[in-house]
Amino acid sequence: MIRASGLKVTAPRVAVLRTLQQLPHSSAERVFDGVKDELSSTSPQAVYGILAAFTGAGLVRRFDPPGSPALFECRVGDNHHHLVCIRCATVRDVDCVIGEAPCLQPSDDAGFTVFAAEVTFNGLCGQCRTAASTDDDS
Amino acid sequence: MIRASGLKVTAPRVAVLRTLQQLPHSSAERVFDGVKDELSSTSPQAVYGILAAFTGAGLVRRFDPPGSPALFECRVGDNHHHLVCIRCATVRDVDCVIGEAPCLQPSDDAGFTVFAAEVTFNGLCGQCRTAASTDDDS
DNA sequence: AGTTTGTTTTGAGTAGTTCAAAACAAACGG
DNA sequence: CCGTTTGTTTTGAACTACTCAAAACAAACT
Repeated sequence: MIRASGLKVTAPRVAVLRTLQQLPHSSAERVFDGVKDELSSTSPQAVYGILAAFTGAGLVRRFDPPGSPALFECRVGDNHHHLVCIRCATVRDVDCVIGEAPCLQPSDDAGFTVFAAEVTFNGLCGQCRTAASTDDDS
Repeated sequence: MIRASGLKVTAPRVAVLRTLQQLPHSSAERVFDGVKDELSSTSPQAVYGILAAFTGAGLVRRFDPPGSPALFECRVGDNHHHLVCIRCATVRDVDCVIGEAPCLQPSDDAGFTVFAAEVTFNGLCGQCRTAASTDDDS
């Protein structure tokens, strides 16, 4: 599966992929923590390199929530979107809003060739909504 | 106009707003450069502070393109989207894809209260498309 | 003009990420 | 199975964009 993307199969790479399957929407640091458990000799920089290689090969998708470190996930190919809690930074996947590839075509592309659309919904998750309203009461 | 938002009117703030009107989609550093031209005593930190204050007051909108510094623009209120060139990082505004507030409601909100949707189209601008195909020929 | 309150300067510090060179290991050929 | 090549990982350092805190300062109200 890694090999199918034209990349060499190494222990750290397998570990990164497995960690990412277990914990989607993980930051580079969290992936590193997960990898360390099974391969203690791995360096953080290796994880950065591996994630960059995987992203370039289309094996993982990178997602940059504003104000937080970049997140990575294996779910790739479908153009799904993300729901981000502005309070606790939790991320949830959401399927396309309308049909297959919804926002993939802007109304006026201004001469651009559009490859992908990144849609991020900002909101409050259930937990944080109740927590926030409790704060307001005080 | 600044005063209407409950903020004190100061020279640096006026300069930031004017710079942002002249050069939309500017990074904090570029705003700082523009402000320096008329107010040389202004510090970069002041610009960061002012932009944060304006963003909080809803006077300017902040936009975080992946891999680039944050950009700021005055156009606010309408939920317009952005077209980003993945090669030269140029940004163009695009109006909503469908109707008024298009992607503002995800198909399944997973218990979130959604406030806003950030839509970013990744692509190649006209210039970079020709430049890229020329590179490929070599 | 004086006081208050919020703003800006000054200076330092941080997180997240990237770069470069050397050590190393997977994959292929013999 | 061993050597060579090529790509990967380690090690170490650096960098960008941004944030924090305290003191100096200026706008706004009286």
